[in-house]
Amino acid sequence: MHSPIDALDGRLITLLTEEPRIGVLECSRRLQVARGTVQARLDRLQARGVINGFGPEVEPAALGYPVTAFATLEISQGQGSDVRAHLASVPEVLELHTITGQGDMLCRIVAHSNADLQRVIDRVVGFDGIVRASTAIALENPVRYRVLPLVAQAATEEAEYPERP
Amino acid sequence: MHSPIDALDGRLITLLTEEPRIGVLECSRRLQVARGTVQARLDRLQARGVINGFGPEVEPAALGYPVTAFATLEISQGQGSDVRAHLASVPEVLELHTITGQGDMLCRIVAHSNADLQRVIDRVVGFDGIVRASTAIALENPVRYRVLPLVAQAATEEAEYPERP
DNA sequence: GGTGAAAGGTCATTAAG
DNA sequence: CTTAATGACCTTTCACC
Repeated sequence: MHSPIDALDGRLITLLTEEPRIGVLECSRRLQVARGTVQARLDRLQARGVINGFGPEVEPAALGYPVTAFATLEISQGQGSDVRAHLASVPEVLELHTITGQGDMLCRIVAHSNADLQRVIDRVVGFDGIVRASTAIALENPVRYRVLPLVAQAATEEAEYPERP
Repeated sequence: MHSPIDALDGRLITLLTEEPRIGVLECSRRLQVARGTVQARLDRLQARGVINGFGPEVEPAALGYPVTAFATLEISQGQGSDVRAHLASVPEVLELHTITGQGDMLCRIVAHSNADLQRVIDRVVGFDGIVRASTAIALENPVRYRVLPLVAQAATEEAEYPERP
């Protein structure tokens, strides 16, 4: 079994990440391959789900939501799906995971300000089934969400799950 | 002061998120406005930083990293910047925040498998300055990262910080 | 490879705050 | 008066067959 992507895929993803506006033809020039190759690779990557799309990357801070926080929620037994639906209905909840450990769910929320965060938290936790919540405010973001290093690593791995002693 | 985006901006972002492949001309048709308007709005949104770009959305799971975890790290005083540099050098660290609370940093990491997660964690915490680490594995992801509801809310807010009692 | 179709830019006019 | 939207025109560039 080989890695899900090869070196060319990796270079292509890197190139598109750094300069999203360029087209297929420009890619083929930069990568020194035929345009058909680039198109085929792109189709394959999208078909395999490696690339989900090219949607606009929206910055919540620029939308007026500069405050980010992570809330760990403890859920009472059997109320999981109701809680999920509730959290999904809150626009300020950007992301929700169920996790192992004493907390049962972890969600990322944003707010207009620290004061406004109280309003959001009240809305988030104001629901039957949420037993306890602890919130941590994000101060700095030294590493913004990125996948390029991961792509580079995946592209140079020969086997899908390389041997590790 | 008005909201950073208006209703047309919101419709444009929503449209581009739902159908990223369509171009400016198609947008202008769907939104029933002139092409120049769409172009001007897009330029403005990018200039203001509301839209950061149109890079490919890469799915780590499809790259062979289906396991996601959140690690809370406790850092010894004064070692913050070294730890940041170290974490930034680990490809599996997708994101890093400094946070309030007993933990000092929160990072999102991915791995090939639960077993492989051990290797990643060892690499993450194997660094002077990291006192303690607690890791929560993400099981399900009921709400994938999304900003559309937030965009819709921002677009309908008249003032940047609407009055809240 | 050739061809129809967009993207991207500029302009004058018009409308609205 | 300032800002924005519109439709027209043009050139370059790309996507598709």
